[in-house]
Amino acid sequence: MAFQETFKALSDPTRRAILDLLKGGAKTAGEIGVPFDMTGATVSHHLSVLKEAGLISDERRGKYIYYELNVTILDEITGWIAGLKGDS
Amino acid sequence: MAFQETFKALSDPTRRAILDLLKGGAKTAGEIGVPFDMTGATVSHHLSVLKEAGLISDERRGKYIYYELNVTILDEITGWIAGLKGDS
DNA sequence: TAGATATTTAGATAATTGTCTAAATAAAGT
DNA sequence: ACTTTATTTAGACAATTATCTAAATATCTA
Repeated sequence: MAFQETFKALSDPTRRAILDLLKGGAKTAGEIGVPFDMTGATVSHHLSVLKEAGLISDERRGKYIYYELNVTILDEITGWIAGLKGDS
Repeated sequence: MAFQETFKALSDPTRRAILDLLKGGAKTAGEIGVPFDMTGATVSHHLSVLKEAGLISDERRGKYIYYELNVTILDEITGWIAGLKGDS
C-alpha cells in the first residue's frame, strides 16, 4: 500500500540501527540517541521519520517520550517480498 | 552485500514497480520502460541501481539486454525483518 | 514561580538523487 | 560501410534529505 514512506525510512542506516535498538523493548529518545554520534535534534528527526512510516509508536510518560517498535508494518513488507517471489 | 544499497534501491516507487514487472519473467530494458512515463535513460539508470543492489541481473542477447529478478537478496531482507521481530 | 532536564521544531546548508537532453556504444539489417 | 534500433553514459539541474545550531515546548522539582 503506502510502502513509500516505509521503504524510505528503512533506507537510512541510522534508522535501521534505531529499529535494531528497539528490538530490546521501548526506550526513551535520549536512550536511543546515546550510541549515535549525532545531536539529539537529528535523532529526533529520524524518530519522526520512523513514526511517520508507521515503524515505531511513541508515548509520553512524564518527562520522557518512549518509542516502541511497531511490527505490523514489517509483516506487510515481508508480504510484498513474498509476492515478488511468486508465493502469492 | 550490505543492506544499504538494497534498501535505497527499494525506496523508489519506480524501482519497486520494475521488480513487480519482472515477477512475470525476464524482460528487455525496452519492455520494462513501456509502462513508465519517463525516458529510456532514466529507466536505464533505475535498472543500474537495482543491479548494483543485487536485486536484478542482466544478460545481453544480441541487440537486447534482458533483466531478471534476483530473489536471494530478498530473502536476506526478510531475514533481517524476522530478526527485528525477535524470531532470531 | 523559577530553573533544570528531555525532546522537538525551525531554519540553514551540503550531499544525494531522480530526471532530463545529448552523445556514445553495441548489435543487426540493407 | 551506412543506417536503424536498443541501451547506456555523461553532464546538468531541481527536489529531497541528513545534519547542524539555535530556539521553542513540555514536564518535573525545589
